Amino acid sequence: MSRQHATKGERTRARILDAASELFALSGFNAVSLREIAAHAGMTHAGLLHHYPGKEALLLEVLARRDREDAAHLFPGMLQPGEAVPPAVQLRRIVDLAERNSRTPGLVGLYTLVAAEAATPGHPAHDYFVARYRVLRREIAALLRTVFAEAAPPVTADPDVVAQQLLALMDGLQTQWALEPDAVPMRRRVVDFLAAHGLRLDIEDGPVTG
Amino acid sequence: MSRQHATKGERTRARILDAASELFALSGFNAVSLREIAAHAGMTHAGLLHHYPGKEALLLEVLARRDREDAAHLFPGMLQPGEAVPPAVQLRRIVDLAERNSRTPGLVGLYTLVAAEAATPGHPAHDYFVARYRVLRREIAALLRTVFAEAAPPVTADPDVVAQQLLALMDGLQTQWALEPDAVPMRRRVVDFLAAHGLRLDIEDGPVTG
DNA sequence: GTCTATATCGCGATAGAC
DNA sequence: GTCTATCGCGATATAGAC
Repeated sequence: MSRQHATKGERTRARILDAASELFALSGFNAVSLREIAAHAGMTHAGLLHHYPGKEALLLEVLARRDREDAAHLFPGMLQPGEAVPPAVQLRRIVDLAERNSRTPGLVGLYTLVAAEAATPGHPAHDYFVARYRVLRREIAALLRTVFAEAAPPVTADPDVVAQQLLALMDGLQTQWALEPDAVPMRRRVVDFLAAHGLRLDIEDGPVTG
Repeated sequence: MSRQHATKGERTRARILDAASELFALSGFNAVSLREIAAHAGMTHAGLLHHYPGKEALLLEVLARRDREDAAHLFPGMLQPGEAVPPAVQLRRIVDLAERNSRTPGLVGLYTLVAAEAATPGHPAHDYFVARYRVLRREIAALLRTVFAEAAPPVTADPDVVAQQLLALMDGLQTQWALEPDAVPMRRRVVDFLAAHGLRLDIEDGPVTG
């Protein structure tokens, strides 16, 4: 039952995941075939499907890995409890995330795309996205609760409500931005939204004030 | 150059569109094949593709038709200039639209799904969605401008900004709602958003007040 | 047992005959 | 305007190699 090092299968899966991640980011989901990915990983498409049950499941793994990296960046407290990051800094990191996603063109919109696809209960990514939004809502709500309380004057809005709205706003803005980048100043709109709730988040690197 | 009645081709296209609309709404986009739709319309899938260049273009037509019906419902002033609808009523209709969409399960999320897919410039639905969001932003902004001015006290927020945020919020909420309906009181969150901008929209059928 | 390849299926899409 | 034939695709099942 115990294993001392990565098995050959784990190394193969990592190789597949690297190839898929690279090709998806380069050309998008639909434009890349399993046969291309398999070739990049040195096998046939059927061999690839032995490790991952399907193309969408493979995309799911690519997104999950990126999600893990984002989470480590956004909520370092979850992974490194010893090091305290001011909530105001975390909030700005979340706002910055919208633009960070925009810098990887091939992967832009893949999240909202697959999230929309995953609406049907049978979809391979369904459970993952349900859990993802639950975690994000909870984490952002907890963060907002602290920021609201620390603001001067304190913000009276419900952190849970604002967290859900903030998530929806960022997703929806990304959809419009992907269609017509010039028409959607994403970061600006998110800052405007927080400002409407009495929270002033300075545009540059200044502190968050009430 | 003139035509007195619907051609055979137009009748065939209408038949195809009816079949596609019914099957997409019933089972979603991916679960339905062109061969099924063609069979329902009394032809082979190649025959269907003579009238519509591809499956996504067919979906696009289905969505566009629904869009036209929604527009006639939301902005009747555009089609019937003689009849004046109070902006407050139009605003509530927009808020109601989020729930109206939720009552056709098969078509839920298809808009946000295809909108996300249409991000790439080459996508058959790209131009359509760019135009769609432009129109919606402009119409909702014009509507908000009036409602803001009529509210007591008048709302000072920028109608263009709030219109873009409102659209994004409704799209994003629909994504979360499709994944976990119980976790997302869509209408409530939209009302909360407008309330944050000083606009009180009564939950029931009362008037909009400032 | 762990892994990969061959064979087959229905799919969306295209080309060309009628 | 509709068909038949054909292509590469994602997906599945099954057999075979290490």
